[in-house]
Amino acid sequence: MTKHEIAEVLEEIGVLLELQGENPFKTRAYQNGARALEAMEADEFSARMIAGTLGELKGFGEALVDKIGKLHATGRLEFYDKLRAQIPDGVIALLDVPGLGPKKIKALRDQLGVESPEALAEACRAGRVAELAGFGDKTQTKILEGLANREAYGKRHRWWDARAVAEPIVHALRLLAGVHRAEAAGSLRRNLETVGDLDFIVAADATAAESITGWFCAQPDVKEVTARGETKASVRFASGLQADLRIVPEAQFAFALHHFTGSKDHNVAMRQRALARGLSLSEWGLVPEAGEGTAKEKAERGESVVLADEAELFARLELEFIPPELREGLGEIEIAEAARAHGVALPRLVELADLRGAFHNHTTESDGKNSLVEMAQAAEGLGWQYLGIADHSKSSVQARGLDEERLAAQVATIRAFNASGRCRTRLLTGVESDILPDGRLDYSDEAFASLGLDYVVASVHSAFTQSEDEMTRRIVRAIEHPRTTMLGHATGRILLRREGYKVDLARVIDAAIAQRVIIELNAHPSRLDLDWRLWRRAAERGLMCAINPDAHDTAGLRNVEAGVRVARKGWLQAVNVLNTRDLVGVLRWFTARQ
DNA sequence: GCCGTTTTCGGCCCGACTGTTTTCAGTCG
Repeated sequence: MTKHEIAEVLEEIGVLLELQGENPFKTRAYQNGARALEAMEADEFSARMIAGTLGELKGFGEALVDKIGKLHATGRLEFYDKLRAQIPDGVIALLDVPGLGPKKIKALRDQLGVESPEALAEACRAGRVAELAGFGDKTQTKILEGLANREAYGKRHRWWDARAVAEPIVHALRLLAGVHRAEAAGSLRRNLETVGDLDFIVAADATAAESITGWFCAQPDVKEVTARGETKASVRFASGLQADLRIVPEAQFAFALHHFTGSKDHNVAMRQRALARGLSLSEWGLVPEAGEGTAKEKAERGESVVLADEAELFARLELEFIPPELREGLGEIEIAEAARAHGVALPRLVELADLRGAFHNHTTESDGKNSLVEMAQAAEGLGWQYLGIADHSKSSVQARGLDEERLAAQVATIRAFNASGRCRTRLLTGVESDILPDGRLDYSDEAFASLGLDYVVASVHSAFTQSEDEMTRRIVRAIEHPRTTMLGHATGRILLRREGYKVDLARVIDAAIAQRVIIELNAHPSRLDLDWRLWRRAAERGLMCAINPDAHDTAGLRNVEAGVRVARKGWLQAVNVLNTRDLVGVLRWFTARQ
């Protein structure tokens, strides 16, 4: 079994144990093990399995090492099989119902024999749930509503869509009377590609709290107010997106913002770091661990360290400032510690303003909605030095892909346009060539030679169902083609809708590095592919990135913002991204490849 | 199940909110 598959089994064991009412710390041990495996390099995992040194790592004790060893060697684990046999899928699905956790599910199973969402709905309608100890009429009603809305509730949302909802709210909150500061925290602030819900943190005068929550709950898009207290309110928008608002005193803002930005793993590590210094860190403040009362009480007595902002929080714990997008508990604290110790900042992550252009864009010639001239003018409006035009190739018939003749004509049009001096933005001649099922590109060597393109984006648009091995060989072959400049959307995934095709990305990345081929970070909000989780290590090994909007209209050029966000999450710096270079630097790279 | 200068047992991050109770358990983040 692969590392990834083993991690999935451990994760599932954690859930299953939880549903059996096991000690929550035991279930967490499995989940921690799963996360640690996911974060580990495949090479390191293999080496440790061979050398038998997995147990040296924190979080991998005797039991986990034994189980992982069995899964690795045989792909089977009796412990897991037995556990799995005891718990039907329907029971696992119950975890998605809001308000239901392991304890309540256990009660429903033990006392009513409920083992699926359908059975639960029936029990609710028969009024049997309300009769259980610890349940009541309201719980029963809420469960029924939750079951009805299960899909919308459980659904995540694209970062782009969540941001569109959150941004106006943050701006409006800042203008309300009594509000000093307001930010959106959570996975939105961490630039995660999908967002579960929104978290708004507001620093405000206590006297204004009620009117602020009132304003929040009265927003026109709010479909339901699910909780409303003095300092906290939760709402659900018509789209199914949920949002929490928390109001804190000014002095607490930095702590609350940090806490609700997360991630959970990052916070746990930060708290442990604080504890090692005799301090307790929470959303309330940074207070001495010793002494009477809870962290909240200590903070309210004025015992907390006073901080102006998050940067001071990190400094107090002897860390360099960690940008929100890096707070995933993936080693950022160790690096921030080392940086602090050596008096250097963390790497300066790529910024939107670093981009001088982009390469993967479409026009009306294939399936775009704006003409070449309109796209050029839009790029000029963004202040870009260059804009690459890469329309679809002839095999993408559904997208009106260009044959050799039409492509040659487009190249001529672009050259004439550049020569006309109509636009300060220089257009580059490219194509998004299909990678055919056997790995060939969509034009012959002779055709490429006569076209004289500046660059080629090679992408898979067909035969998604090939085996992993076939697909990997197909893409590697395309990467090895001397005309290929960059690989488009590496897995073809559509977030929240379609999994990517099966492909061994480690081999693809190796091939791209060896061939000096760029892998695109497709910035379309539904793609964000290659995934940020793979970029850090790949870039360290020398992989070059291009943040490409995959724009099909002028507005689509702005997708690069989403791309920059996840590039930052992948620890990418300007030097790792080709389209931060000026026109001369870009052309030099293209020439060297050919 | 993991961990250890608090070290082989007894902790493990911690507080708000809800609904159920009548002082608290469960869920959530």
